Amino acid sequence: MTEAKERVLAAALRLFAKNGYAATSTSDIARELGVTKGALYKHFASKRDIFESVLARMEERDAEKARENDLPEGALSEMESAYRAVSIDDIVEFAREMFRYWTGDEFASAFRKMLTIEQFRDPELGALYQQYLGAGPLGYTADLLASLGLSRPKERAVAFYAPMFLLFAIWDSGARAEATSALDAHLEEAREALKKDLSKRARNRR
Amino acid sequence: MTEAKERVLAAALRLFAKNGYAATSTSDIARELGVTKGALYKHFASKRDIFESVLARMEERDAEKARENDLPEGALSEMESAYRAVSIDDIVEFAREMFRYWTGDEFASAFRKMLTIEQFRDPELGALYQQYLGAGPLGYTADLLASLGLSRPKERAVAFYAPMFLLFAIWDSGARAEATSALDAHLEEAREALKKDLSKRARNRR
DNA sequence: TTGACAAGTAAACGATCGTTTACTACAATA
DNA sequence: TATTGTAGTAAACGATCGTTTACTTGTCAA
Repeated sequence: MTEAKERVLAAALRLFAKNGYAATSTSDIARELGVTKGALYKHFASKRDIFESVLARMEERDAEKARENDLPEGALSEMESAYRAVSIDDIVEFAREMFRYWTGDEFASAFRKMLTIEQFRDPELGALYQQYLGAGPLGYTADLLASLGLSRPKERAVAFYAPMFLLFAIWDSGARAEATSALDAHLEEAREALKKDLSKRARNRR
Repeated sequence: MTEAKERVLAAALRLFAKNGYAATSTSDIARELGVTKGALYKHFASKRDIFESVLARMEERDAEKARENDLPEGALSEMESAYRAVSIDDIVEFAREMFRYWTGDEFASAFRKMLTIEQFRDPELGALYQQYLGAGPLGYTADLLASLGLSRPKERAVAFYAPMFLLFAIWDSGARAEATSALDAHLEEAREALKKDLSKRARNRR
């Protein structure tokens, strides 16, 4: 992927995330780049091709990130490596890093908004939205909690992940300080609650 | 509002909720109704007028619902009447009813999806999204919990409302049975936790 | 019975859409 | 130095967009 193509993808994604795919014209993308729309077709076959390249680029980034962290790839949905030993502190810090990624990383943040916008238009995009932001991380969290031996892992996963999901929306509204402090409060509460339940469960097993 | 206009709004909202405002053409709306697009202009001045009439219609419904329930209107955001006496059971049942409304009511469900899609395009729509589905219900919940005398009402409001917000997304993915049972589990857990904390707080005050 | 009005149609309007074409400038290579 | 390929432009294409116009039909009150 050349640097020029990458710049097109970034500009297109920025517009897709704000106005959606349909409401973003090829002229809009070209204007954002300071070129004419004809130039886009030197790098991409069509507008749809640009869109699909954005999806592919996100997959690449996801795979890179997973390789770095030695964590399951596939938007945290394939989770055979959930057998790795994890601690509650690991889970909490991983969650904090994930929130930072989906809000602070420019590409990831725009991608998240784009999927939010496009999820109902095409079942495939709906599945991607779930995989990256909905049922995906929820199920992954449940697997991690289950691997710790906690009871009712699904219910606990909802309690753990749902606030992050809500705070994405609060963050996007511009209330970033509130979202950040609410996230910190949530994660510390969750850390304590999970540790207490884990030690209680250990006692019961003696 | 004549019955014909109402039918236009319902058809338009259905399409707006799936494809978004920009990707929905006047021909699409007319086709859904079995008429030609020219007929729409007998009832509405423009496509934008249709969209704004949908917003106005939702406001009306919200006001009706608030009047019926003797509850605060304005998308549950104006909350001077939070001084009403409420019990934890009231809050839980109100939350269940609210979830049923935003998922089961056809108009409300489509409206919720439409706002989800359009929230980033226009700051005014972003504010509406927050008011109906984000910071609005979150703040209202915090006010209710605070009026009960619970400590850390904001943090508890996140723990109480966030699962509902997440389960909207799970519900929309088609996993309705999972969303429903997860909601029930969440509400019963929350009911017990809140009651326990409330009685503990009452004991401490003796 | 007639005439006004409401609700629809078909066709056309200019604007904009995604895409293609013909052409230009320039950098790297043989 | 000659040539080839890359990345751009300007203009045009047909399709579709939101909207307007001229016209038709049916209903109901004067």
